[in-house]
Amino acid sequence: MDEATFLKTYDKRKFDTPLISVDSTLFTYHDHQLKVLLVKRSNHPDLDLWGLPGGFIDMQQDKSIRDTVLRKLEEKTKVIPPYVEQLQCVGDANRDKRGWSVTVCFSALIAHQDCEVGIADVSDAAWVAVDTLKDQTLAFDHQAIITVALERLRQKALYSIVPAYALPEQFTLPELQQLHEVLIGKTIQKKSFRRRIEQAELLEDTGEKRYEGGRPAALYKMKEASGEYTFVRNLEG
Amino acid sequence: MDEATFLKTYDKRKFDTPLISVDSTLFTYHDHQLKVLLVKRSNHPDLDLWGLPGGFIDMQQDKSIRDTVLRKLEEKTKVIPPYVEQLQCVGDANRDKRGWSVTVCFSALIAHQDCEVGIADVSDAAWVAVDTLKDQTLAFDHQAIITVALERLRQKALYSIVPAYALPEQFTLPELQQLHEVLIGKTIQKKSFRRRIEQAELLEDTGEKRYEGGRPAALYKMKEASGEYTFVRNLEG
DNA sequence: ACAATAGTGTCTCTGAGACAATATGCG
DNA sequence: CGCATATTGTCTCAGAGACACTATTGT
Repeated sequence: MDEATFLKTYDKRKFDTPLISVDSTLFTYHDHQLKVLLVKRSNHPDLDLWGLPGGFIDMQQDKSIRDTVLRKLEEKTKVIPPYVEQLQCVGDANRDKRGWSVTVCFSALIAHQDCEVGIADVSDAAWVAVDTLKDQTLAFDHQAIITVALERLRQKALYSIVPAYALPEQFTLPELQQLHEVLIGKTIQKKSFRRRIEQAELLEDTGEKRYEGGRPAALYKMKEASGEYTFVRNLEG
Repeated sequence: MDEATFLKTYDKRKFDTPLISVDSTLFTYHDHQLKVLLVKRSNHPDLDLWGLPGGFIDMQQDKSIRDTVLRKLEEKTKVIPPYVEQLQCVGDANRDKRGWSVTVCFSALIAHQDCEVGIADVSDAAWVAVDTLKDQTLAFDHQAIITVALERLRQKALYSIVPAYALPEQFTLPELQQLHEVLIGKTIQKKSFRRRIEQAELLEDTGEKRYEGGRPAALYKMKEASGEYTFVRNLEG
């Protein structure tokens, strides 16, 4: 049989396959806290439990897994986050009561101001501080997925400025440093922090300043591709 | 409707889902070259093309995706590699001629000597030097997957000794350094290389030596969990 | 002037890069 | 001994850590 014939007669429905979905851990930084977007489940199983935004691939609408993720995130927040990265894929026989299930997990970052409007609309979506998550029961294995996403983001705080995507387009250096400190879980020497960012020329001074409290802070924005930059030396965890 | 009823009546076959498979990039180091295990496809589509070892999840046999990967690798090599890590998940409408397809990719390392026997049996499996891959046409998007796996391994050579899993259990430091040099694509100062490994206490001196050429080299083996260790400072790429 | 926060100067310390010097096997 | 390869000594240099100091706003 040649390939054309094979493909014509191929029926994938003959094979039983796992469920396959996507889930996103969308982080933001607000009120000095790292927060994660949770949505209340409106369907079985785990109805009414809070979980990660996600859903099934729509093979008509979505050309790729990333499309599915962006579509699902946009449904909840009305916007597409500036940073979306694939995290890991989890799949086993027991994570979903409906049976063998595979989920492709993504980690994303967005400025709080850029999607609070979207969220306010949706009464079943909320920003939850990651510190308060320990006690909560989440749907499926979403608690574990968030833990992995958090650990990865924490690592990135040590060797990149990727966390900056959780801030507004313009931000101050002390603000970014605070975010990194929250992630790393300890204080950073401001000199060290500034030095490395300046040397790598990752940020652009907008010329504007933020007035608040003491001396005004310069407002910066990320340069193109600063998210890809990695320092050769970590801030020691 | 309560959850129990929901689950009883739930029929996932009502929904059309993508194909889902796993693929592994198994690396080894032999003859001063980094090699990757390829298998010749015995089925449509892409029949007779070389590709990565992989296959479909068997929901009866496999309790998790990792089970699938290990099962498929063992079928080809008769052994389970000491290092297996999830790499990325690729999924879109066009990567497989049979339709919307998702594949979960893994990267694995093994000592050449530990599976050459297994491979010899299987006439449709072969170690291929990664340098010679550029020209070849591989099945599906496996060429691209290998590129990603390689890039990830290259990064690990800069900040860990994970590549050591591609060597026999006992190996010499010059041997490990050579492997890292092949990965990084440039020479490393042997003093720097040794210093960091010694400081982090990642290897254990077996007391044995390898005689070959000049002064005999001490044989080391990895300590428990040395694969997880990351240096705070990279060997600069 | 003082409080509050932003930003700098500068010293120390760790660890990578460079490369010369030594050590240990072989013939 | 001389060759080949392994292993160590040691100097330099980049960049993080520490922390004191200066700068710029508001009250």
